[in-house]
Amino acid sequence: MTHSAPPAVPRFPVSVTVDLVIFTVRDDALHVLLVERGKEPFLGGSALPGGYVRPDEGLDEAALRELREETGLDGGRLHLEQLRSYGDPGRDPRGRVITVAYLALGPDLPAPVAGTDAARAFWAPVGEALRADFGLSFDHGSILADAVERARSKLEYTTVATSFCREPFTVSDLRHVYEVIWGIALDPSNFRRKVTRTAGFLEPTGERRTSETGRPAALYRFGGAAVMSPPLLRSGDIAGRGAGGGSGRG
Amino acid sequence: MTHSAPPAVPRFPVSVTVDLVIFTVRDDALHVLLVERGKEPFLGGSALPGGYVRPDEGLDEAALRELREETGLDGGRLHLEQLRSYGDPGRDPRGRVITVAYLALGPDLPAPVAGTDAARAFWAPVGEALRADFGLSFDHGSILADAVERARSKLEYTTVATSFCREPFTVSDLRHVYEVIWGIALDPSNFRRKVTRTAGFLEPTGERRTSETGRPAALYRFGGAAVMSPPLLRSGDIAGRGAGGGSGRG
DNA sequence: ACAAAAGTGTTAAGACTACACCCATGA
DNA sequence: TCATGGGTGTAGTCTTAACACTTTTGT
Repeated sequence: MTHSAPPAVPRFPVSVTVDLVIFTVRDDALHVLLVERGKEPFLGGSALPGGYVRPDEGLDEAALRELREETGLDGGRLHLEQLRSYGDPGRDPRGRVITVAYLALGPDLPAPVAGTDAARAFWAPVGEALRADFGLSFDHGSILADAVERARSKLEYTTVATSFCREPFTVSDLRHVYEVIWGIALDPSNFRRKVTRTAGFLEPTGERRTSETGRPAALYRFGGAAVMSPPLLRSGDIAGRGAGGGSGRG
Repeated sequence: MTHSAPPAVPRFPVSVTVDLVIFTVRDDALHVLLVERGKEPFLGGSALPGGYVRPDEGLDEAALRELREETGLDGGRLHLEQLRSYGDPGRDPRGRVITVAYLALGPDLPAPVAGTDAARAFWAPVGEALRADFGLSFDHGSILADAVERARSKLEYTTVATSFCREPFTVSDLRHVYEVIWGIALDPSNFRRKVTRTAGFLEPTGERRTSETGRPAALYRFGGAAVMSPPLLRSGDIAGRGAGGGSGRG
């Protein structure tokens, strides 16, 4: 069987790109950075930012470069990880393109900078971007869906949620991230206990932040731990908040 | 911005390959399928099986084809998932090669069939293959290490361990998989309870299997569920059995 | 004083650990 | 009958869900 089958063509015209799914939490929704395409194909359509991998750079390196180009990121805390690769023939009308998708999580970032291929970069609510009629270019709808799923499950057993918070942050800031990404309300008391008792998740700064209303909240920094065990479960939501405390008393 | 910056070279000579990390549990160790390389570079060295992606096939498709070529796999239950991509310049002396690594899990497979590029395919204990002096070719040591980590953590929250068991199997067969891959002993009673009570993990066949010694064990099929929640924790090992505290009643 | 958010306390339900102990089979 | 692994029962501990309640601020 080593010589009879038609031998694979060892090299054919193929391009390698990296595409970035950059998430941030703005207001009360998860947002993804998109670019309006400045050239064909899909001219005028929306797509994930990305670009060609250069001959002399690694994949992570290319992703980091693109991230910098798109967001103007400076040294801020920011999570970047490889998501997976997509390479169906026909996913790009120009030819065979393999893309390595990366997932980036960051605090509400400054107004995005238009990248090389982009006429315009903008934040879109993920809920809208995923709708079929939004019409993301290429197979970017699938990539985005995979990224959302990855982000959701990573919140359960890791501490990456802190990547969405600019330091220092409060426990409520962090809870807000979970609530927005999971789309459920969490019990503030139990959430606090869980995250403050997970060693290395939060490091108190000793400072407090006073907001318009309510008691000032303690401020924290990320504590350096990567994982949470046991995980924080998504199932434990609290459906009807607003009923508030004091429904019955002794 | 579309014409001033030094434009990335949109296409340069790149090859795209898929590499497979095929795991099975044999005897009391996790094994990986390796091939002895039949040509340069690394002629005579050991490497993960893999091959070039063809112009007209998708990545998953290529992985499945390679898997079939290497193992002679027929319809058996078998898990295949993309692991991640590796593309550092210089990872292959022949030029720029991006490889998409896949993780495959299967029951103790038949004697492997030599693939196209392989002089010989063989099962190697993962513990040995990971040692630096084993000298896996290319960056296959890193890929293998990543695969082991992925497999270990997937056992925690999914039911993929069943992919290692030929059906029908016993609870002990399944526990053996966990013990070998995690490298710890698990309490048989508690393990049984956990897996039998996780809905959809195991489906009783009604049959039993009698072995040389001991009570016959009930036989099960995989039940179709993908995940386990809450997860089965690795921490819960049983280091020194027989220490005996006698707290339980008599 | 009141509203609102931060933060603490408490209880009951559920899951897990560490075992003791019983069951079914071959030798 | 004994050895061996299969399988059940259970007490104590740990974790969580639910929610009452106290604290601290701005208005």
